[in-house]
Amino acid sequence: MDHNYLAELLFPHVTETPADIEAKYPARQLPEGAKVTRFAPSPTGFVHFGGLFPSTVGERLAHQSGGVFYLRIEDTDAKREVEGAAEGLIKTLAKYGINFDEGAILDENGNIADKGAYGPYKQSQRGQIYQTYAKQLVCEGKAYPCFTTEEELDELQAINKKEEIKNTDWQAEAEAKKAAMLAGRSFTIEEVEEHLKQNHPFVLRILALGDPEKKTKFTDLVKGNLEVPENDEDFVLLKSDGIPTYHFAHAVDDHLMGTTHVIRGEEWLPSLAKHIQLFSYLGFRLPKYMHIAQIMKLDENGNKKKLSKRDMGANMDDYTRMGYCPEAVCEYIMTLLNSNYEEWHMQNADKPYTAFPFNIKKMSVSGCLFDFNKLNDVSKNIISRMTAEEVTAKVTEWALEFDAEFGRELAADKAFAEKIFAIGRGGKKPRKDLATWADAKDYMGFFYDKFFEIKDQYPEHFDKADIVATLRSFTETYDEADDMNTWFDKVKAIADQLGFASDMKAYKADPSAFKGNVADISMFIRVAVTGKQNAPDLYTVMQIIGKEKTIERIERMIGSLN
RNA sequence: GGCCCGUUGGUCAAGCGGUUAAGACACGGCCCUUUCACGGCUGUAACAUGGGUUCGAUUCCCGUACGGGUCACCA
Repeated sequence: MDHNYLAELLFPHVTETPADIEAKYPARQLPEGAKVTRFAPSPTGFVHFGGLFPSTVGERLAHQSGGVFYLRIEDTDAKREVEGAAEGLIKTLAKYGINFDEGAILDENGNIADKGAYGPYKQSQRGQIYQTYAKQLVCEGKAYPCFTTEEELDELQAINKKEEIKNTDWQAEAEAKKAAMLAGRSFTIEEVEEHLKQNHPFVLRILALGDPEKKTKFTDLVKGNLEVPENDEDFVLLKSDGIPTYHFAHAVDDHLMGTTHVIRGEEWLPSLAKHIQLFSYLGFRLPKYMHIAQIMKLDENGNKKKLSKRDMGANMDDYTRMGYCPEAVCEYIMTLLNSNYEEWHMQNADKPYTAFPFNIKKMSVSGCLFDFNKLNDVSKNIISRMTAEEVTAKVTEWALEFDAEFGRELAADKAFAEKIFAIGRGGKKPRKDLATWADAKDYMGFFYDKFFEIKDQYPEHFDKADIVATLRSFTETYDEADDMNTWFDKVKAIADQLGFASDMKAYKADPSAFKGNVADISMFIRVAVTGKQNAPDLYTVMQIIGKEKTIERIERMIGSLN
């Protein structure tokens, strides 16, 4: 078989050689140790948590080493492509601090444009390049056309690959399929010419002569030493539309674009054999690989499962909707990514996570469960360190989008909201009430009449008469000008009057001597003013709400109790 | 089913042949405290399993179990 002749038949329009292309993609001039990484999503939907995860690694590694982080759009599957997905991807990623130095970017009109000398960065625009290398492989007898159609192969293997594969028939079917796949290996030039003459579509397959019994040692930067069997699968390089598969595009692009570290999920591990073979066929130097562990969730049987698109917490837009700030998500990701992050963070509380020396060696090898408790904790800490102005602005912004009624109230009087959010904020031990912006309404909504409700939530064992008496006395003596101690002394006085202990020690010494204690008296008032048994410091709350409204609320409560 | 990867408390995880097996989150208790939140102290709780190797295995090797991934003209 004359491979050169075959190559001409298959790719008559390809006139360049790989060498011509290589000339256009010179080696990058970067300092020693600089890493070139990339995020290479296919534009099929929203950004997935499982996508943000590796892209964070890529971003950190590149920017920490003075390297380049670029975005390549892997739009090789027209069937699955979603309109506008790439644009959305870029915007969402930017929110989470994932910014690209190079690659597909958004121009001032919001369209995808190329930036950098190693483009085009959309694979759909790189057809000629792939075909040039494909032609080369055919010339070298390392790839061949296959005229067996997808439908024919599907028929041979009736069982859908998505379904569970258990029965033995599967093996027989798989073998039949393999034979059909390999049919093209033995085609003569005449047969190929005949198919071509009849305009039969073909895919280009790699000629894989590996022996899977033979394993080669491979070192993954995350997984460590692995055993990779040789590849014997004649996988597809170019689909019938001339567009490459992931495998081929990966080899060609990452080689030309000078990627030093390929970061991807561990679901790619089984394909590694293909890539090693392909890089070798192409004469490319293998990049370093990092196969990172997957984020899992617990299914209904208590088993771990890969976090899938449908799950809560998969879509990054979910976090926006739930009111998580991107910083919290980023930090949470860091805690999952690098086990020593938390330790570092405790000692460097004032520094952003980007200052953390990210270390590949500290990456987890096994998959981990998504933990909202942990995320909330991280988030509470971050929010507790923000200023009242910042919190007000962010809560308002969030609410305007997802809880318009609440948002309008907040926006109507910014200074008022800031006073509220300033409670317990700024000191060494700030309050940590908020994990999400959505928590704000529950925490401080009662400040607004719109979200405040007079509700008798008093524990039943208290005498209503005592409650009413407390509220009456309070309204009679309340003076907004009092300082906190004077204010509390008055509350204590009410306690004494009604037979409640004003001194907690006395109460603890002999609870039976009192109807209750000053904490209960405070609670009587608190429920009237805030509608809740638990609220931030009552004195401060009253100062913010103002005397008029405070008294009005208490009087309404008295009315409702009678 | 073949192949690949993994397995330390409920969760995330330190650990790299000899440790009272860290820490964080969650949970319980106590303290502080007029409630809540914060903070401090404290408690419950773990090396999947069977064989080796070794004076000694959570750490190294092999098997088993369990879990995950993958087996497309999807990435």
